[in-house]
Amino acid sequence: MAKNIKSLQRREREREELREQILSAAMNILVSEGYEAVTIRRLANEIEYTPGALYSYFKDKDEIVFALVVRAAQHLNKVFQAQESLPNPLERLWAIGRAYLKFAMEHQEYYDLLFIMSTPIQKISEAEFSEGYTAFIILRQTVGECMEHGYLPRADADVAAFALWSFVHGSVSLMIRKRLAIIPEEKYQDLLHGAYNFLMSSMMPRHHEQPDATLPKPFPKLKDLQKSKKK
Amino acid sequence: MAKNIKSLQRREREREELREQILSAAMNILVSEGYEAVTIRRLANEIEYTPGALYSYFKDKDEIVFALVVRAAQHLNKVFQAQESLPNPLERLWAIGRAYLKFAMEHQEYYDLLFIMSTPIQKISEAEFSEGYTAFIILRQTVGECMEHGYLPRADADVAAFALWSFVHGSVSLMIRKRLAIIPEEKYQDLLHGAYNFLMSSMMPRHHEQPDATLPKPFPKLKDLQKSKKK
DNA sequence: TAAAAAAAATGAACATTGTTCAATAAAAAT
DNA sequence: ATTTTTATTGAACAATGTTCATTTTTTTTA
Repeated sequence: MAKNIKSLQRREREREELREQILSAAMNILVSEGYEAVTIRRLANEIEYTPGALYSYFKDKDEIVFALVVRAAQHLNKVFQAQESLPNPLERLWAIGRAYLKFAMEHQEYYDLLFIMSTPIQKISEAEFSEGYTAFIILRQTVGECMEHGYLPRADADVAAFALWSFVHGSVSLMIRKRLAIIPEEKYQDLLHGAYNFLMSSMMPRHHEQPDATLPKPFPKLKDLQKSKKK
Repeated sequence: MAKNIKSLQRREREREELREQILSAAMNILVSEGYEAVTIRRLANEIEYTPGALYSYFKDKDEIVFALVVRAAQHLNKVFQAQESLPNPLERLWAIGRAYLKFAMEHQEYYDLLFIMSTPIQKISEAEFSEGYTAFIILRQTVGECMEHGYLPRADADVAAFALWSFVHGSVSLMIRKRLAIIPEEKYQDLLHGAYNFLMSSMMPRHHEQPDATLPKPFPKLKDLQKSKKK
């Protein structure tokens, strides 16, 4: 009658470990082979279980993918939070933008999952997904401060933050989803970089000169997220 | 020996008609039920043939989808070309942007296909896809003229056009792919509209006041492109 | 420690996808 | 009319996510 609480705790812990194993395998496959390769059978194989077993750890595939989205969001949030120490809001705004571009281009698979893919996002509105807002809130805060300092025209901070986010998101998502066939791929680095400086400078004063060292050059080769289906 | 050229022409024509039927059905289903519903068997059913028959009209599904992309591009091009009559480049630039937003929000399925989805885009780099560039070329031309008139800072026209494109693309794709859960959907209209005016005005002088009548209000309800799989 | 209960994992199925291909039907050429 | 060419079918295949009765393993109880 008195359940052995020790073994129950251990079971709980082991379940958590296996969940972690599944997600970890999913992350690895996502990064190394692209989203298409992240399949239930593949994951089951990876953790040496049978496909059906996964369904006692996750309700369905969407739940797995959503967990990956959360991780990607946490990753981005760290990047954003690392910029918060910069005291000058204009400088911080520029830095946030650069960090965003860097994150997107260096972790295209995460970025795609987080901001482009359709799959697991229905849930986001329902589920608790505070991780998804953090970055935006930091951006909005910074934009607001920029307005106070006269670096940006006064306007609704939501609107202005959305505008800037739209710009950087548009840039990287056009690249990731390969809508720039007009432009040779060698120019992507310059294009992204140039557009960022052009638009940002046009909108607001340039902060004190800063080397673009935080932008990796050259960007990692754009991996084909939609890998060959045929073997 | 002398093949009946009459009947050959007719056969050719009939094949073309069936091809057209397939694509037309695909467009209808795409718009009314979303991309997920555009399936080989569904299309076969629609034209009252067997699934396998489609493969004598199209190499594979990607070829069908690519044909839809081309149509979507032609649609957008018409919208862009309609703006070319505006003599003042600044005014034209604003109009092009507004037309782009309108197109995207009123034809989200086409837009998604054209600029967001992964599926059929590998081919674009290879295939002849002049339709895909037309709109960008018009934009770049206008941006160039704006620079000449001093409406925009002088810079590489490719870079500047890409920057502006990125912005509007980012806006609509964040909406279409539902990454704005922070913001209530009723505000989308104001958000899009406000961000456009904010960013454009910050970058360049506002052209003579123009009612925003070309932006539909309210925007059509965002349809769930990733419809319910389960019935 | 042995039996009973609970939990976990399997394995085989199902319904969908896109796609192929030998066999058949239809149409055109001889 | 026969032959040849073309078009269409229908059945299969592989791969996807998912379910569920059965079996195995683990835990609890006696």
